[in-house]
Amino acid sequence: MILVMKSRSYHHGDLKNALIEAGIGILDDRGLSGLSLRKVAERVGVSHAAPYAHFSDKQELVAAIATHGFRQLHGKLTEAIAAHPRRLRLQLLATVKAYAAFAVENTETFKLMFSSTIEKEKEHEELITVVQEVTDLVNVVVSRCVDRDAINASSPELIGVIIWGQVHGIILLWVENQIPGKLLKTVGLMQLVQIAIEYFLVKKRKRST
Amino acid sequence: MILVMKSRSYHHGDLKNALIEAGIGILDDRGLSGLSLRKVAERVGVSHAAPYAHFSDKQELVAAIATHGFRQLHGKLTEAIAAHPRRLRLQLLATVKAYAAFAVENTETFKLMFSSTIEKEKEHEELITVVQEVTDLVNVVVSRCVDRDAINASSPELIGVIIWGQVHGIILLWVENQIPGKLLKTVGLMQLVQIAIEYFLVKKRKRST
DNA sequence: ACCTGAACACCGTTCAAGT
DNA sequence: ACCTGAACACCGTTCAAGT
Repeated sequence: MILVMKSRSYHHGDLKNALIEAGIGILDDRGLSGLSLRKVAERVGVSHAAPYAHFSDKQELVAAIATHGFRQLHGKLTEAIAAHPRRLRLQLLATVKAYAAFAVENTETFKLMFSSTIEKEKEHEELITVVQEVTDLVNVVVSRCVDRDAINASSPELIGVIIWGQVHGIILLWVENQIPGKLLKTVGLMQLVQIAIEYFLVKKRKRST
Repeated sequence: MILVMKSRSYHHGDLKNALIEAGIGILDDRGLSGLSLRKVAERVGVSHAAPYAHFSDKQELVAAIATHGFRQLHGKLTEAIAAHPRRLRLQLLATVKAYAAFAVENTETFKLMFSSTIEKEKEHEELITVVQEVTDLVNVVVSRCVDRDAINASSPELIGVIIWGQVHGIILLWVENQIPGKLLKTVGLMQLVQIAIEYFLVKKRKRST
């Protein structure tokens, strides 16, 4: 009973999350430059000073949105990994494609997550944690490939950064519309990413069927 | 004589370029979030409305700064290419390293250049042109490698985007401090980029010395 | 042609005050 | 504890007016 009431306490109940949701909404509608604390507050139907009860700063709201995005991304990657527990190459491909799919479906949030809008100086502990978790996820998948000779590399951490960087870079170019349109008519982003990844994959030796 | 006087016409002479320079200065000092038209004007010693005589918009000043950056980058890449006219692998490596070096030396401008701060809607013709020139430069170098069997790829344009994307992504991760610090203590950004590129390079067949 | 000063709408942030 | 309204400093942008 207490739990049920909790979500309708004063004016809005869980204002904090409502603000995050509203922020994402504005982001999708108007882009990063259209995101202001005052508009977020208005969208939720609360005074422009109310957000300061939950976020000490605009930065903190932005960080919270980014955190939310990274958590979603983490979920998608985890799903992709779980879908191919035994086929490492497929698992890597699926992970990377999930990464790309997230960027396609949440373009504005994705941009925010990786734009330097978020000053790292202030702590934002949650954000740092979840970013680390995503990084770890990618590194585990890549490391496993290296261990089982699906990728040849001297250092798993090194190749992890390289592959992540590569995928990330291609997606960013896509997100920023910097990939020639003519090229995109023959290959989609997914294929582009797949082809890129395959440069790192060692051909599987044939076995008897 | 006329030409000499021209640069000291009314108050400041070439206010337009002075504003661009001042903008880059503020960018380096205070970052993108600290860049305001009013501060730029103040830094040049002119009223806050004066910039509107030369830029219709804040966007246009930002685009001009980006354009300036791309021109510099274009110059650096051209130098790198010219330095190794006959050794294709070295040429590619030098090009890519010049790209990375530019990002290291002009971090804030580099971020601006590739941040979506610049709305593509408005024309910014000069910017679009110079971006295309840089893209072409990279593609020429990569294409030449493909033609001479230094890279194996079905499509030069495709591999061009992939390599550009890769280098770009790794540099961006670096710029945003998202590469694990421990890794950076053993390899620098330049080595990272070099190792990454070498995955695409076909080993040169030995010839008789 | 190039620049100024006043004015307007919008923003982030603070703070005393209300329930 | 959670929210409001007034207030302040800072923005981008416009415009009539000055040289």
